[in-house]
Amino acid sequence: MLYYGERNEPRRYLMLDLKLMQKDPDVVRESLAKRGSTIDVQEFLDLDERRKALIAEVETLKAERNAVGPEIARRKKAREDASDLLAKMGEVSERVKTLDAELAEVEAAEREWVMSVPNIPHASVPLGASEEDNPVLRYWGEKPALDFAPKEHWELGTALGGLDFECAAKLAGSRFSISYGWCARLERALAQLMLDTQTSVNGYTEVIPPFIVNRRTMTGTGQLPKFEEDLFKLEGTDYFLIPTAEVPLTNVYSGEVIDEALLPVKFCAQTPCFRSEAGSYGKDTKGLIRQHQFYKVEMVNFAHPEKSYDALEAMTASAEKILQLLNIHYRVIELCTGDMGFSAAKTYDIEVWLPGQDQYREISSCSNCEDFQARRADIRFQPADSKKKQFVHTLNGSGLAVGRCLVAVMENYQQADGSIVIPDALKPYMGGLEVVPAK
RNA sequence: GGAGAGGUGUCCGAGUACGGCUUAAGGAGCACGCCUGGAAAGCGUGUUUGGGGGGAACUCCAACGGAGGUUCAAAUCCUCUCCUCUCCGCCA
Repeated sequence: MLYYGERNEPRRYLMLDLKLMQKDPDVVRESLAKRGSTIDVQEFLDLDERRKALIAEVETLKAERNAVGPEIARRKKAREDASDLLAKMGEVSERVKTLDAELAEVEAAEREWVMSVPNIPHASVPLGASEEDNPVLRYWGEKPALDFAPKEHWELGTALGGLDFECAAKLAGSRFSISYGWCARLERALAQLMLDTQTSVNGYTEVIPPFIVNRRTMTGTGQLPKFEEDLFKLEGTDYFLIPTAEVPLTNVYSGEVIDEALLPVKFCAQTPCFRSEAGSYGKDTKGLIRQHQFYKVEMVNFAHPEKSYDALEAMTASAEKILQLLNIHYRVIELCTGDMGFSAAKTYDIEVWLPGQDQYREISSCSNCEDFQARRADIRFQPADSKKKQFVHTLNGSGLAVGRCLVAVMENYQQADGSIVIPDALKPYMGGLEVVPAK
């Protein structure tokens, strides 16, 4: 196992293939345009030209210095005068120092530029500017036929004594919740069902990772350096609370070479997720939909590059499986170029039907990041038939967001009298409770 | 939190008291070749990564946990820092 210093960058910090940038910057330009980004490619090309010029000069000087070194040593040993060489090399070293400093600046600027460029969308991703342009791929099940006006989950949860947002606000603030009794147990039951299904049925290995990680780890999956304001940072340290288990799970193999025979590696974990939700003021202020802290069962795959898109379909199916077991209506949409996340090359969202809110809400997001994160985090595999190590493809998906799934169960299984029926799939986990009785 | 030990290539492991002749001895592993009916053993050759230049053969620069400093020159000296291990303290 290798250990890196905090400020050490991965050897391959370029998540975009640098060669691609140099050879065919238009591909990157086009990709950025599709995403609606304003990043300027020319800026990078200028930096790279400057970098090469500096390298050429400084390396010539260093070669000279290295060549003269032994002669200085020889003369000193022979007690001959070396002052002319010392003076000359003093000047050379001074110049080297200046150039090295400048080179470091240029490289830092280049790195910053590269690290802020989002992944290139897969060719199949539909063009679009915003979520309005995301096509629906398929529907599963049907909306429940309710012969009464359905309530929203916070109303149900509060009325049945399961949720108390006022108390949570007292303890912490807005965007927090506290749950009791049947509601707390129901959330635990959902997480159990998800973990059991992903491990026993879908072949994932269960993991309990750290919920707090360092800067390097956050950078590996793309949360940093661009999105620091979305994270909770522990004051006085360089630690961050994870916004998703994707971060620790994907970075398990950072800096490592995976044996090809082990691929695909499939991890899942239930963790709390912490998000500052900066910039979402006024959105979803009520209920459990948008919280600073929530549980999520996350799936992460390390896949062979040739199989990553099959893996994406399989992962999405694994997430869908949970809602099928719960028998809750949902649809699957594909994110368009303008709506995709920073690290993703292709993303499917699963949107669950919420009768109380009378709309579909995102409950899972499954993405293939291709080698974008693998480059940043330096995750490679050793192909059996070649000496050259290759970057793996990484995928991540929610399987599912537990809090939002709790919302879905409450709203879809509510009865006219205000009670909530426990779905069959959850009964084994509920200690005999079949209905949350109305009060 | 206190005291100590340590971090070198795929792995093990020298080198650090006296800075240059060590990108790095030695061993293991691995690859190829010879040998063999075949294999083992043996012998020979090769075996890090990133970057610059070149059509190529090739060549130059950098890297001994990380960052910085001293010096003409640092694995080696100095400072800070990260990580691992041992003992003590505290603790679910």
